[in-house]
Amino acid sequence: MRHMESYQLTFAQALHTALQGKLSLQHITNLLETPRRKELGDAAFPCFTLAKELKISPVDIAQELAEAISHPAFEKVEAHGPYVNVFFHRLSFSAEVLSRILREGEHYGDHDAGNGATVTIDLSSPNIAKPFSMGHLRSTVIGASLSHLAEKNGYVPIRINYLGDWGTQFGKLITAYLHWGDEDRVRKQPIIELLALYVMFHEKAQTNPALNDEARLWFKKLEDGDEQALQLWKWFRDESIQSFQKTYDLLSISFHSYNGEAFYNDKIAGVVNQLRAKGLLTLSDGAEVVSLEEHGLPPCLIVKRDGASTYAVRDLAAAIDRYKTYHFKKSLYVVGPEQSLHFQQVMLVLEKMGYTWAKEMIHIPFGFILKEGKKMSTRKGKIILLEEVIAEAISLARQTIELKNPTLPNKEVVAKQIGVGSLIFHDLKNDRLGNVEFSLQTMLAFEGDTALYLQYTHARACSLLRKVTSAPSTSGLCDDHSFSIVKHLSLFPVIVQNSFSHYEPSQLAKYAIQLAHLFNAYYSAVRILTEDSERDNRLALVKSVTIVLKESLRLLGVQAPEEL
RNA sequence: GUCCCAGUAGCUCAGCAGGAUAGAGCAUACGCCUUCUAAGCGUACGGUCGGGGGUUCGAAUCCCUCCUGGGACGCCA
Repeated sequence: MRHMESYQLTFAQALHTALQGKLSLQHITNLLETPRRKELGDAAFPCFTLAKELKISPVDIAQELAEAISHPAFEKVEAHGPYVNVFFHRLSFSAEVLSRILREGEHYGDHDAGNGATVTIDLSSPNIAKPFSMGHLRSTVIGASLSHLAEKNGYVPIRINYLGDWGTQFGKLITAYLHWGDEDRVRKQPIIELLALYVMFHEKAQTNPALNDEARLWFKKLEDGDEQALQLWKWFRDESIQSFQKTYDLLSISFHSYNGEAFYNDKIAGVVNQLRAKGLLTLSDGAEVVSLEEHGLPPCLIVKRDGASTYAVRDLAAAIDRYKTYHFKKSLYVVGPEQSLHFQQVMLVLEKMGYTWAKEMIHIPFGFILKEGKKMSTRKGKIILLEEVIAEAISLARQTIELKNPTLPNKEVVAKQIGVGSLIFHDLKNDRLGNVEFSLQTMLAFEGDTALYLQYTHARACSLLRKVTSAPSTSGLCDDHSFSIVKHLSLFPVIVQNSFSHYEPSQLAKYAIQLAHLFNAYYSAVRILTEDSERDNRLALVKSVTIVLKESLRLLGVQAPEEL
């Protein structure tokens, strides 16, 4: 990992000179690492590769290099076995880092890699007439964080909520409603009632397969513009969107577009015609498909046997439309891993159609939320409602506030920030692809690696700053605790870049946890407000920590109250 | 059957473009508030890095193979 770049570079150059061109500067830079333990130094150069080339013991090489290097930026250069370790000049390094953070404020870590190019992000994308489940939370929260990170890296993010508002599921829902539905009950509790109908359909279809045919028929009618079908569809859709909006408000997430599958309905025929004109369609079992045999993949189903469209065509139409509308540089799809094959197929079909930008489409899958080790399934009604979990989280946060700080102003606002933040952070702190076992207990925990830990640390630091009026000073600090924090703060810009380039908000989450941990250790070891000559330098450190912590949380989609 | 993802401490997970003694949190035990928010800090306990091969100075990390869990594999999305 490349840390503390300017100092690393200085070190690399010094090595380059000392080695008299035996290794290129680039090669040296790539070899540099950070010692496992800080007592060993701030940067290290392992001599193994050099030893191999020169056929000299790496220990001897390290010894020789350490003696040859000396630079005002380094306090000490020493050989430690086969490594050359350097210690940065703490005072100047910390002065440099802290003054930069104070100068740049929330813009510290901004990066212009994107150069103003557009990135579309397909996120959340719940299915209409189904409740907003825990699974949708992952897409929403990961997508929102990637959107913030994209912006921080100089891109212009476009958040698209590709609503699942079309498809055979509506045939099923209409069928179920006409058989067993009750208008008043649906009006009273739309989401719950519609889900019940959906579940009932699947139960009854087990013993009565004719229902499936009926559902297909209703969807076909919907596509053909049947009035009754359309009316029901619109009703179901409106009710659902209203319900989703409440959740988005709680999560503070907004979208640039809600164009869902239905929006592309009238563009499907054009895509099918285009495929046909290019000779890409072949008939198979009465359905029309695009063969992907040359890629070793199963064919992509385009038109069903009954003439109805498939979700693949809708994704094709949507991708084409998005490119026309936004001219994206990248197009991200934050969608579950079960659709990996589907996206591979869609991208390859687009390429076969001649759209070179299909290469810029990136599927960003994530692990499942499991219940007792199994994927949760809507069809069996095994579902946990996000709204209930959020309400539970906020209520727990409220209780904790009453316990810890009953005189806090804005208790209700803060309870919301803590409760919602803890859910978001729980979802983002682990590797995207890892599965998450659903557990209210861990999800709503307020100890350890949680949003609250970060929020608490931030509030604590803010509290210190509130108590003084003098301006922070940045002539530097050199004790162990301070310097560990400074080094960590200096990594932030790199973390911002890596989190986005790997599409992995968890890297940032881990970074923030570590920062909070270092700060809390410092807090308990050093009396920050003691009035001595160093106080204003300590305050500069505290201020810098609040800036980076708050910005980290913002990029994750979590709020950082100044007091709690 | 084929393909994809995962397997690291009792539990949840970091680490994985190979590098120095494998790290956190939870749980357990014990310390630390007359002083800046104890929602915190510290110490202890805890490991055949799923098994087995291989590549090399060096493997949790790369390659092969097997085992286990999950997912996908045309008319759901």
